[in-house]
Amino acid sequence: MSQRTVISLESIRVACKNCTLSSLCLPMGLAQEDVERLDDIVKRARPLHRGDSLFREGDKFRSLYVVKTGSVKTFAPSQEGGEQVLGFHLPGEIIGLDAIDKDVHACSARVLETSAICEIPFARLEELTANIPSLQHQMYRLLSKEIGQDTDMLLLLGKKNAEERLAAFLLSLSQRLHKRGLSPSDFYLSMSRHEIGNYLGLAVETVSRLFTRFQEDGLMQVDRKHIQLVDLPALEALVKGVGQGRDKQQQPG
Amino acid sequence: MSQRTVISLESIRVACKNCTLSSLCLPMGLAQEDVERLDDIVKRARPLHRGDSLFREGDKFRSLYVVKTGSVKTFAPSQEGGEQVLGFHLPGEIIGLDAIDKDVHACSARVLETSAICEIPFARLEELTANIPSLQHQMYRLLSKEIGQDTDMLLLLGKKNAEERLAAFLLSLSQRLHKRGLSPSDFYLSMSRHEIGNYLGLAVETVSRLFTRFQEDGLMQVDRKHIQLVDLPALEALVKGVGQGRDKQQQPG
DNA sequence: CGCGCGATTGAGCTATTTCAACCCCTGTGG
DNA sequence: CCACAGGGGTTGAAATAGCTCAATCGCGCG
Repeated sequence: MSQRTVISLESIRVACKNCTLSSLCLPMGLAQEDVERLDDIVKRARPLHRGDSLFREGDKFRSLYVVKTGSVKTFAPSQEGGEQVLGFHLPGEIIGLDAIDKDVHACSARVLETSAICEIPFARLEELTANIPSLQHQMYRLLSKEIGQDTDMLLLLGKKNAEERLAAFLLSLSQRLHKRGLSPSDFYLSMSRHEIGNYLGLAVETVSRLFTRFQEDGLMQVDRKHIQLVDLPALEALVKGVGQGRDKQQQPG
Repeated sequence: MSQRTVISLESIRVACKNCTLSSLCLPMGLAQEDVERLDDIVKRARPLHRGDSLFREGDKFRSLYVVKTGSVKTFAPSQEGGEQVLGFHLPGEIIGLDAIDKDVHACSARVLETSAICEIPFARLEELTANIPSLQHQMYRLLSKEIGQDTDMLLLLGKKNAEERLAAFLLSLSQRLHKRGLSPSDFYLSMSRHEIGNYLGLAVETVSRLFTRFQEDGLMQVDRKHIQLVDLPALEALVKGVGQGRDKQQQPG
């Protein structure tokens, strides 16, 4: 038993090395030596289970987290017990960047399924980046990328209808899984319809109806949490706004 | 004439120094010497006019921009000539952080009224931050803050109704202007109703009707672009969701 | 002084929400 | 091994917030 545990931890450790690499050092530029320095500060992860918290709103900010396997949702309280789901985080993705500013977490992170998560103490990472210019650059890129993604989401919530939102959501999952070497067209949702709706600014019922409709239209197969995207191109067409968006505004000047 | 020009530029230069200071070095931590080094790389600004572009979508990323006076909107094309307004940027605010990742601007920035804008070549800033840990930290905070703001916006678009959105928008302007020493309750809008609606994910007509209603309800005075917020507390109550939001979801675990 | 665009206002229209009932897994305990 | 409870999911019907269309207004500018 303890033997098994050790092996298991080590395998996580190794995998963790990989995920740190791909998240933080995407386009290379790091010397082997630096990669190891970076890796040294990454804490090995225990497996976490559905419902476990990475951190809660109000917690002091100490670390960034990288999803190795599994998935995590982040959410912030809105009013009166309600919550806004801010994101779903898949393997290779990083969590906690929004807390650097105030040094306090403004949202909570909860594990959606059994997951392995790496922890990166931010203070140590910061020291490291001060000494490795290319790593500093990666950090800037990482933060900037997060802004870009939020921007995409703003566009989604501001301009797209229910159909387009769900299609965009499915495609986003598809692409992100694909990037990690998983099937882009056959996967299991780790989040509930309710959480999807919350994330997309839609009622649960709307999400449910759309799943049904998409299936009827031959775009996908749905069996509970099991999703198969049958017609990727059609979904893409949906998102691009073949059902055109509002606002044809053109600005002078 | 050339005499006047020199004076004018110099005054901008000085003001620019201030705005750089307050944006990048908010909670101090920079030695006087470092502040000067930072200031040395900031390019002095020519006054820009309504309709002028700071950059356009697709442009190579070179610099960040800080609004000294005036205002700027950023926007991205959505589909078919439509655009999504991503933000309005007031004095002291920084523009362009989202472009670091891809080294290309994903959105355009256009000046809404005669404005003075400082330019900070990012490459030079990056060098500087590598040598000044506290400045590096400020940069991280700056980027992180931007993420936090986007998150707030997601919450707004995902969970709030028209009334709450407009109230939140007005209060945001109010607070940001106040932070710069301007009146929090009496100001001029530099953007059109159309742009406000676009930004908030509402139709122009809805914005217009809400302005009228808010005025009828004694929350504010509206005269074209001239806004006077009469009852700040009431507006705050509106945003907080006295008109409660949807979604009472509580998660197990 | 007239043109034109931004803003306002009115009146239906519709996408989406809300409310409500029901179904179907899943897991639990007898 | 089966009955039952409970939560998530689906489906239908009614309600509605906000959009669209359309007309009018009025300021600002040439």
